Amino acid sequence: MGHHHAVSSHGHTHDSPGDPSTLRASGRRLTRQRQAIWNALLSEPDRHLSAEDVAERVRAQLPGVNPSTVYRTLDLLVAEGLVLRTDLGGDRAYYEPAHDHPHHHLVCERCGAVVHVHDETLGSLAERIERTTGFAMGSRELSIFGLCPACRSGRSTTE
Amino acid sequence: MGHHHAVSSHGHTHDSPGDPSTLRASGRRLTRQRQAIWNALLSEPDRHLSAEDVAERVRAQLPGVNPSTVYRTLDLLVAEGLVLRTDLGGDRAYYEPAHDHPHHHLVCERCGAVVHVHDETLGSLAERIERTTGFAMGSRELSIFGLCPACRSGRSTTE
DNA sequence: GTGAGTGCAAATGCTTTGCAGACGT
DNA sequence: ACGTCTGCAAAGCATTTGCACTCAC
Repeated sequence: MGHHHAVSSHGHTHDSPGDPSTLRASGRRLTRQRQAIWNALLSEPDRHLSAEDVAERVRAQLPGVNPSTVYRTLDLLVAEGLVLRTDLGGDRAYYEPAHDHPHHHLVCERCGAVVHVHDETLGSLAERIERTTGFAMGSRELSIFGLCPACRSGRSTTE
Repeated sequence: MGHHHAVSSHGHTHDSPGDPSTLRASGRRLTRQRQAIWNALLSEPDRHLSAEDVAERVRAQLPGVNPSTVYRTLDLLVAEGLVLRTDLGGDRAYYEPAHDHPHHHLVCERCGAVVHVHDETLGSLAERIERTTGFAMGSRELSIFGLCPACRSGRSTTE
């Protein structure tokens, strides 16, 4: 396991990816590195990239960028709301450009494929939870584990 | 944040905790350390304990137990199905004795409180997911983040 | 020119591992 | 006695941090 390549569930188009130049609006500087990191995140729109994945792609375009810079910038982009950090169950964090409509992640326990599901697929989950426990579900994405269609039917795409 | 003390949602009694002596059946040895670790897990039935939490409690009863042993034993107990490992969103794993009825975790993003919700609270989630994506939800527990009643109403229990 | 941002190297925190000795069976 | 487990110390790995230098503004 450990691939985390996304298989778009039903081809949803990207929703207003946002722009790193909004950084300047918040008084931050738009450096070469930050642009490259943003580009890296956009380069593979349907995949979730780990910090190292990002660093790899960034270095292809701008060699010598340090991992620390990638980590620091990802944190920054998350804080600015331009990037979403996701916990896909593994030991590292994954990042994707922020989107308009909230979604959740289906992670295949066998091949690592990640699929997005729209928030509405959860149905009345939030209400049920509030009713039974009083908890108010936050906006954080859910990671749900299971078997993707390919792995269910025998052979995985990536094994 | 970072407490992870459980607030039982509605006092459900523990369901057949299992017994570490089943270890012997699988050819493993029942050592002092393993018993102490098992006891530690049972000692606070409504809390999720980190490996370090376990180590702490174990040392109170049997000093000198090494963290490695705790990690190794927890892995073993998980492999044997006696213990459940849970990812509560933080950087460490949490453990609890395995139970009969599957449940999921509600984690308060503010105070760290953890509540169990029965599997049935999810409603038709598995079917919805299968219908829209073809994924078969596995048996793995869900971690859902939000705000607990106390934190919603202003002040947290533990802040 | 000035301070935010970067590179570098070292530190951190959880967890794993190699190995020699200890103990459950 | 045999081989599994344990303790210890060191290694791993993702991530963070301190500090001097650099570059976006």
